[in-house]
Amino acid sequence: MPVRSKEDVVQEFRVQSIQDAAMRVIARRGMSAATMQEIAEEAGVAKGTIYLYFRDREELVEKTFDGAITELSGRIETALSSEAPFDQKLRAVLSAEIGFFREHREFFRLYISLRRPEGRQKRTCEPRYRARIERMAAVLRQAMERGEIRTMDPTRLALFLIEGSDAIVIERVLQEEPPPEQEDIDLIAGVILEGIRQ
Amino acid sequence: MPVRSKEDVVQEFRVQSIQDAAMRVIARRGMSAATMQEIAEEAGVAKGTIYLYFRDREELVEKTFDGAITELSGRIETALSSEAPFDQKLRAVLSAEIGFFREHREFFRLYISLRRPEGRQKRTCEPRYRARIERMAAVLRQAMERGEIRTMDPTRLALFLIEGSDAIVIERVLQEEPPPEQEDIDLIAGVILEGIRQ
Amino acid sequence: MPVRSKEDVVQEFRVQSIQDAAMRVIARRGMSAATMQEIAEEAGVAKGTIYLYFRDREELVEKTFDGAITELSGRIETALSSEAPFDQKLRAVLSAEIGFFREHREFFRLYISLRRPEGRQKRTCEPRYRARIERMAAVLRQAMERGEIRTMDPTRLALFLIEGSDAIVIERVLQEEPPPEQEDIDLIAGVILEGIRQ
Amino acid sequence: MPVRSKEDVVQEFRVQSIQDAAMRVIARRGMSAATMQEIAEEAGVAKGTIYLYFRDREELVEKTFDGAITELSGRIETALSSEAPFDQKLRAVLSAEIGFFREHREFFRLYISLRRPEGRQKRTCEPRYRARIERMAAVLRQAMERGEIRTMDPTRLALFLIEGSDAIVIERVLQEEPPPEQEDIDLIAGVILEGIRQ
DNA sequence: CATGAATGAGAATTCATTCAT
DNA sequence: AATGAATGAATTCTCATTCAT
Repeated sequence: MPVRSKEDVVQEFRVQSIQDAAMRVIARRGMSAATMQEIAEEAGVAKGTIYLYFRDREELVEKTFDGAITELSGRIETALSSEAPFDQKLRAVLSAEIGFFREHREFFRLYISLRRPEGRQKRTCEPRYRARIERMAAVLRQAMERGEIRTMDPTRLALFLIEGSDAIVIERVLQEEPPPEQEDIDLIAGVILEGIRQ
Repeated sequence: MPVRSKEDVVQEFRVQSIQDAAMRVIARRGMSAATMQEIAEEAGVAKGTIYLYFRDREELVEKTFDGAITELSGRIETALSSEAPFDQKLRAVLSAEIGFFREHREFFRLYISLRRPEGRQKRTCEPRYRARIERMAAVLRQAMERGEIRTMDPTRLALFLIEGSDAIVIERVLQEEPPPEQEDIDLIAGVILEGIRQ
Repeated sequence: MPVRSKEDVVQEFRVQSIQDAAMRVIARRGMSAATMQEIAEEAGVAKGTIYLYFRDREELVEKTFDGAITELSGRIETALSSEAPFDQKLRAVLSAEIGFFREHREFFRLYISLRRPEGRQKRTCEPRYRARIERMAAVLRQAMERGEIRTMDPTRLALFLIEGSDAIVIERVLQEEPPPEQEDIDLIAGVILEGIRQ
Repeated sequence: MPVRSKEDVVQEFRVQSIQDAAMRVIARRGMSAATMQEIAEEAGVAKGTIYLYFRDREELVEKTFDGAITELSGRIETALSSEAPFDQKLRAVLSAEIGFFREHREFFRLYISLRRPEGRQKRTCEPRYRARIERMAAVLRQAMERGEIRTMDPTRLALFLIEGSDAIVIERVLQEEPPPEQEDIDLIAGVILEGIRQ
């Protein structure tokens, strides 16, 4: 039975609400225009309070990103964990991604910002991005070995697939009324699996 | 016939060298860490001089981006202008893109930064990005009408195709020794045209 | 007979332990880098608790200083209270100072810091310092009147004597292995009483 | 012939006036309460301007101190350079010190502040202080070797002499109408050379 | 009484922009 | 036209002080 004192709960709540605020502000303003002041206001706390929970701006951004991408990774992992054939896995992953970004609309901008480091940020969040690519590459390699798909450079293919589908997922975030999720999933899966040639 | 005085030539030269400098500095430092001071030094002019040719930092960045993407668009347009079948056009476009980024390695970072506005930038450079998507969508639509490829949402497909292939092109920029261009072109064209199913 | 309730005792204990903590922290960090947080931790109480016993940081520092210098004054007073001739009194005072700083190594830094007010401190602790000078001046004046020493400005002489000997006392605090106390006492007393001329 | 462009002169003038301002503000407020804002105002420049000439606050303070103590050292060196007997040298040094602090009344506080590091300051200015002690110790050692003064620990004696006389010099700075300089010089020299015993 | 999380005024520093030369 | 020193608004971060629990 986990022992969580009231303090821990409050602590966790604060951390979470500050990270949520950071996510929204970064989404609004972009990475480098997101000021601690605005994040504090968004979180409904004073500037100084943030520094009780995060060493500095860098740590806040990093942890905010990390928290979100960890959740995304978790969902993708779940989608990949079955023993289903590749095409079903692909659809499951696409569905997980669309679902995640639907629930975390703000994240997409943070995600874009942090793929490559910018300005003040010293530590890049690229490793997490890289890991995502490599995870997909591993899945593709397995499918190749099983003869489910053609043999080609799996990392290149993973890059193409992830970025291509991310673009559509992000586009959905920006659209007022995106088409049904299944439609986009089918489009991507169809293109990848069968190509577009008539 | 337009008369270009010596002043115009000098003007144009200055504008170009400042933009080139901006591109290199942004590539080095990232969008928000690129300072006017460093851009001026890179261009070999004084900080104040930049303001004779550009209203402010924002305009400089925007025009720098515009100049580069105009060239990229031009190359893509050339690749698309033939009456060749779709698969040849696709390969030509991919080749144009790879060539462009090979020659303008610095641009990729500016390109990434500006797809969505960031930080101080108020005006987005998205329209140019959007236009690129729409141009590709138009090509795809035409191919669909001609029965060369299956019918589906051309904008979605364009997004997927451009972002997916951009990711590979950018990866090439980051690699010390990227594989032969033809290899990546074949991979992308193969996936898109035929799919990956065995 | 004054009645000291349990509350008074607790009160006094708290005040004393906070002051002791303040002294140690100031000694470690220096006057302006000594934070209330660190003093509280050193004292083993919460930050807020300090404010139950001291109006603000200023009062804490002042009273801390006052407590210590009161003890120093007491020892010096004891050394001066005899009817011994001046040279014996001088040696007794020097011995008292050296002993005090040996036992309160931390104090020297507070002492140095507060001779003249610094930073946030508005009220100077100079009066206590001044009083010490004047006390020595009175002793010197008496010795002059008794014909034990030459007649000269007693305050100037007191300044010279106290600061000169403080410097040596403080140097002792900083040294890993200071020479025997008697050696330094003899040096100072010898110089003052007989001069250094061969 | 020294080549000093107009720029160099302006540069030097700015540096000097900012250092002078820093000296005055530190004298007024104390080391750690002296803000860059107030120093800038005192110097009649904008906050940012200081950073054109000094990397950061620390460098400003350090250089300000260094400039002043270099001048003090220079005067003392001149006073010590003659081949005069020790008592004349002693008087010359005392005279140099009194003169220096008369002309740089503000400096005394900076001097006091920096003998031992405080708060933000990382690099101590103690070496310069130490050097001054050692210089005096060397003079005293020479006088001992020549048989002009009694043999004793020269560093201890230097400490006692310098701090004792500094105290009087600083007292003079604080006094509205200090006594004639010769009087204080005679007092110190008399005490040191002959002692105070009747 | 004691606590320590929260506050926010204030400090250092950066950098786009201006303007006298 | 070109310069670059000067500016000061804006930003991050610190820490004395308060106050609800």
